[in-house]
Amino acid sequence: MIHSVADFARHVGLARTTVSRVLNGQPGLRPKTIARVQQAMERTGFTPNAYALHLKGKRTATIGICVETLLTPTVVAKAAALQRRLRERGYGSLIEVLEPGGSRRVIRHFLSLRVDAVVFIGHFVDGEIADRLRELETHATPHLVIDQLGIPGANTVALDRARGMRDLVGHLLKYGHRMFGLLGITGTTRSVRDRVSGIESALVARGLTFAGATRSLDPLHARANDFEYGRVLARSFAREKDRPTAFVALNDEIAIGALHGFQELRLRVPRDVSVAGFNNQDICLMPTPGLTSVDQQIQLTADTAAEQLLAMVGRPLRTQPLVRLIEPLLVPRDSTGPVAR
Amino acid sequence: MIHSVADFARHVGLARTTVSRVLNGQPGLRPKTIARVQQAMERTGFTPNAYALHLKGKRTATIGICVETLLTPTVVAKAAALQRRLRERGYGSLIEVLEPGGSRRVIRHFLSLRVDAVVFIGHFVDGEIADRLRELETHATPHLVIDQLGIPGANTVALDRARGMRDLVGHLLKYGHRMFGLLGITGTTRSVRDRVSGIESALVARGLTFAGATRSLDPLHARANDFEYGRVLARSFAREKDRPTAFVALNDEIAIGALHGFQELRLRVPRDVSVAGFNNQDICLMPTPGLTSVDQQIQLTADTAAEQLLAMVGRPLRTQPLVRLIEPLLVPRDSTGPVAR
DNA sequence: CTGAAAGCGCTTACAG
DNA sequence: CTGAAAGCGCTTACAG
Repeated sequence: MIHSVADFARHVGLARTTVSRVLNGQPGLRPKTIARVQQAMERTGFTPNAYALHLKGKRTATIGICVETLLTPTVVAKAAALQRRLRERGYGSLIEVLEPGGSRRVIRHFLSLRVDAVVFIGHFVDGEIADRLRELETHATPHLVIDQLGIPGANTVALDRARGMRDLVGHLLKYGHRMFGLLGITGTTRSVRDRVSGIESALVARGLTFAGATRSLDPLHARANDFEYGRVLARSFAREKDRPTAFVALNDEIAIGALHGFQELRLRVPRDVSVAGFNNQDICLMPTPGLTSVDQQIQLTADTAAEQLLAMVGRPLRTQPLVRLIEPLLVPRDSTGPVAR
Repeated sequence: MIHSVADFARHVGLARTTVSRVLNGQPGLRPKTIARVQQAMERTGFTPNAYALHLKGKRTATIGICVETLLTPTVVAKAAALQRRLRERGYGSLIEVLEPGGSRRVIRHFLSLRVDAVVFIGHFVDGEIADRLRELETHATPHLVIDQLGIPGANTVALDRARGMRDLVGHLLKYGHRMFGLLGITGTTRSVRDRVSGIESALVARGLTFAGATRSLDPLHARANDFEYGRVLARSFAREKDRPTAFVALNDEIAIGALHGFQELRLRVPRDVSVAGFNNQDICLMPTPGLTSVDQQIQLTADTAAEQLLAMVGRPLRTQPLVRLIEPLLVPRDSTGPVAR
């Protein structure tokens, strides 16, 4: 078996130096020699040892990608789109799941592999990422956070969720809705606060107030941000006397659960209630009627991320953190409509 | 900045050799010295260069994982479960998407990184993997294929889809169904043939024949294995005079689309028609009623794969390919029920 | 515990 | 085009 350039050179019948020069595209070689080496590479499948290459000072051309989880389709979609873009630009990428408490080990692994940069995709436990960013800084390794706004000192590319919510509530206001039920939009995370501020700005622009025009229920025991939680919320809201006419959810799953929940109680969507999700995943097409949602613009996010990332590689670290907001896109479908008279 | 063991040793005030011995857990060192080095590692975050380590002959302890796509949740779930198990066993893993025609480049990348083994997860284009397996063999690198049965010479861990279909159709036969509509189960791929043979064996055990007891429609123009395709199939079947009473689908998406399609035409599920999916994804809980499906046993698959994989690493290549079938689990829900009289 | 030395697989001048 | 040499960052005997 051919293990090294030396083995390979012997096999081709050339000097190690010559083979190496062909491999690295150096000038001053006869076309015939180049062809001979390339054909032998095809035949034997020889690949130079990446470890030795890098030891000699070659860039690893590798980016480490940390994802919060592989169970959330939007996170995975961003990782996939980013990996593809990076590959087009000649960079390999390694995807690892960052479990809470496990970030240190993953970052160490990436650092030992001398990655050119590290990307974080998702919403991570408070504080965990901030420590890792400091570690990366010590090693002069650039980073980029995708999705999570508000980490101090972090270079960030994230969806403008406030804007998304403002557009969505604006759309419902145009249909005449004046009372909004919030589904799963509770808590104090940055992501929720951004949505709330977006809802508020749309309401205020119409002379309404957040406190006056929204209702929120939180049956904590069932909380899970999934279909079932949406269903439970719909049942709870259906019992209220001043039931809102429009509902906006934290995500598409909750919205679809709520939509089914309302339908099971014989409420018609959108005639009796309008329901909207967030993220615009494939599942939005599943219910009848299709779910109005807010698209995350995943491809644009990945493109922006790749561009910013490659601009950082091999340069001195940024002194000012970069923050780029991605504009979401409202996608109206038939789950939202005019208020019934 | 500390770049090498030499830098680091200077920083700690010890000889390079001594530090290296601490790093590699060699005996004959004073506890005090060990503590000194470990504390300095904590403080500085120093990690030895993985490339140099490996050049000195250390295992890379790295497994390359090729996935067919990151858009199919079951594929991603298997990759995630496998990555986790491998990490528990001390192995890192690199996930790359194998686009059609791009497999050679990915395998080369993995080989240049001297991975200990390569895993393929999903259903790949015919022939593409077979070539890569030969390449891996040349490099004495073990492999494992997850999901796709029937690749010559491949070590395989895959769901017993025939068994899953047999169990599912058996369940419907017990409810009294005698005519079955197939949704998206067409074509000649191994995976489809396995399902068909499973359906057939359940039917034959009851004295029925496949040709006599199944109906298949294939509105090719709409074919996509998604919700919408399921909906289209349901509409087509609803127009037939001898409409089957039970429907089994290629996957959960098609089944849910069909379920909604039937409901939109005022057919009641399961009173008028029973509908079943395959894979038992989260979305099975989304429709009303919940979708009967067949669980892929993803954790068991990942565990089995990890075990087989680690048994191959660092040994001579197997001469006989290994094939392990995973038993699926029928998950009955309310989308299937007795035949209406 | 130290320090000099060899070697892992590669690349890159350099003299021939 | 060849061949000997140095060096990337590490580990591992070895003599002190």
